[in-house]
Amino acid sequence: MKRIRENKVILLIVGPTAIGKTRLAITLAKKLQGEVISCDSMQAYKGMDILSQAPSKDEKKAAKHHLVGILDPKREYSAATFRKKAMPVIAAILKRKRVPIVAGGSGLYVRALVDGLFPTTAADMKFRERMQRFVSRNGSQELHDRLLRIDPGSARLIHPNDVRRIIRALEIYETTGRTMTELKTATRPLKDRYDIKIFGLIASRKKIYSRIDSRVDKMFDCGAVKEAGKLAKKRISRTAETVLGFREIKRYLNGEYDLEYAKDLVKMNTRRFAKRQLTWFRSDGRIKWFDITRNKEAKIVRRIIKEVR
RNA sequence: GCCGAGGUAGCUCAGCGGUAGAGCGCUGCCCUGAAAAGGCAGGCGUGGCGUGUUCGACUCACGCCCUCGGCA
Repeated sequence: MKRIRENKVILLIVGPTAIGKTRLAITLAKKLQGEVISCDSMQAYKGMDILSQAPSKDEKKAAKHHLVGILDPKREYSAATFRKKAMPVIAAILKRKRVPIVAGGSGLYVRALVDGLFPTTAADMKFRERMQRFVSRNGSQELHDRLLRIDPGSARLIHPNDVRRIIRALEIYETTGRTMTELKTATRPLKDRYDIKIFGLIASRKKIYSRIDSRVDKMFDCGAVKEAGKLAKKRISRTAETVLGFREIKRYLNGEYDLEYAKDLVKMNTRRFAKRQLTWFRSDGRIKWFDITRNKEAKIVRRIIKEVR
């Protein structure tokens, strides 16, 4: 059993933002003959390197990176798109007899990759807009009631105020003729094909927050304002515009508040993001955690390599 | 020093003679094609300090301390 999977190991590095996933992934890639696949909804975009904290030129030279800076900001990205792009990349890396190292903090993307997505259609913007209008006229409860009639299983899982998810569930039924509850049973996880090893980096909340604060300061020193200003002039996708820092800086450039305030807002929003990431990853029992303050990087690397071999 | 306003949850502030609320923050949680997004839940805090009035004071009175504005 173990022999068959010997060359089919996939390594994943997860954890909150600013914890050092990129760095660890690169070190592992060097030691294991691996290649890094970014599992990140924002690093995929071009022209957003500073805001998305994408790996630097040097880092990209140190190890081969995939799915970084590959998408025009005007295009939408999604967990499904990521999966579609990542699967062949993983297969190709394995074919080269190298180790795929998936690194990133987008929890849903990790799940989409590891546990799979049920087969369905892509987003239908017109339908979503129509539903949105319905909600502003009749309230979300009304729409939730509609879902309850169509797909009671999903309705029970989705809060009446969670408009996005109600709309998505209705959209799935509208475009496929089948309910989300039905489709979910057709999800095929990746672990059927590969040996998945997930490692998480963690630290005390205080430590994570102070790392975020200094990273945001650095971001601003490195030209985040200029980058955001450039993006603000173009029309960028709904996905890309949610990158942390973009909205806050745009409003600063708009004269709504000063630079210090903008910085504080970015810090606050990044801390909240990290908090949500922690909640997300915490519940995944498959993750093997390493506290970065209790373990030197070399030790973590050694332990991971031992796990993989 | 005088006059005025005020000191209530981390912050900004409501309110009331019967042992306190909101928004934001914060913490916890949920999450299947927008996910760096979206949603849900959680508020005992010496009510600046002291004395008094009262069955009972955060709420009234007096004194003190502190903050802000104006006058000197």
